[in-house]
Amino acid sequence: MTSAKKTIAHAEQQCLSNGTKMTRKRQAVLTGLLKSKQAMTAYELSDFCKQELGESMPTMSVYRILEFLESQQLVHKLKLANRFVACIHIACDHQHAAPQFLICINCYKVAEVSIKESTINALRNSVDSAGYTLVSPQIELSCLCEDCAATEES
Amino acid sequence: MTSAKKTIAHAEQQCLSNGTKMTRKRQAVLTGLLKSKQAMTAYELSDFCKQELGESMPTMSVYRILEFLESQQLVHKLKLANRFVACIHIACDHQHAAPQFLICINCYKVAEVSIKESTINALRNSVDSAGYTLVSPQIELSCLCEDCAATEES
DNA sequence: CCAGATATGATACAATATATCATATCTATA
DNA sequence: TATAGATATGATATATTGTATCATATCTGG
Repeated sequence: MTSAKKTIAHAEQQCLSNGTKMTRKRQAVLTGLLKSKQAMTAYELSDFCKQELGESMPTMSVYRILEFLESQQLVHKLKLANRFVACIHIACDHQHAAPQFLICINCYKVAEVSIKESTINALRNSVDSAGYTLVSPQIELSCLCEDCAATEES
Repeated sequence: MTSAKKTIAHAEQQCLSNGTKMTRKRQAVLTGLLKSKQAMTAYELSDFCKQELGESMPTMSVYRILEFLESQQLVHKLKLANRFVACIHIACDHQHAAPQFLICINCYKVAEVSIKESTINALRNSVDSAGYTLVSPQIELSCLCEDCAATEES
């Protein structure tokens, strides 16, 4: 069983326990994200499903499916890049912490790390002082990955 | 002299000392942002310039002008909302700290606060540990402003 | 006053995303 | 098993945000 397949199996269980269904189309989209080294656009995922998996997959369906996968906490949308990534915690059992995404603005490779509790609290405090309410503690940072940083130098 | 006009005068000085020019069109776009209570899209700014200031202003020019204003640190682009805001520090003399933007995802009202040094360092550490390089320390958070939070409750 | 540089205008189009209505598939129950 | 309602997917149109490119206007220094 490949790593992607194992993760899909976990995702399926997760859906079951949420009372939702992991259909073949939804699997296809999630597979695309799991196999990709980079964050992907909905249009890229549509192409992947058609070309690599032989699934009919209009882009509109991809958007709907991504919305579903987000609701199941299987996928994250990165506003900084208008792209999507699979959650790295699908196959973990522990509770997700607030995620911090390091996004390479050159190749869209993404690292998902957990924000330290104290950092979240610091951000939350400044939000509260300004009279705002934090809707989502997700943080996205413009970065360069190791490879792209090395290339840029030269 | 209105507050906006004073800020424009500061901006003009800032450009002069950078060896660039604050043209009438650029003033028009910056005025739009300064007068707005919310973050604005390029298309909204184009409309504002035409309707409120009587300036011809194709949207493409707005994009170019916004790019210029960003390069002068007079304007920030918010990727979370695909919108633009005037920098709140134009009329200050002190150096800008890394900005944290609290963006109301309902009405696009924005609060710009300074990130504490220690928080930036915490984020920067996690970036370094992941082998990434931070390109911009700007943080944008999905929030609700006081008014919209009150409305949502009811 | 002229030439080059800078700024703006106009047009086309790419990329990302939403709205809506139609059709297919699943599921529970008679 | 037949069927109705719910859920999922397909198809089409269009909105929104942003880039590319070439033409024209304006400014500035010699």
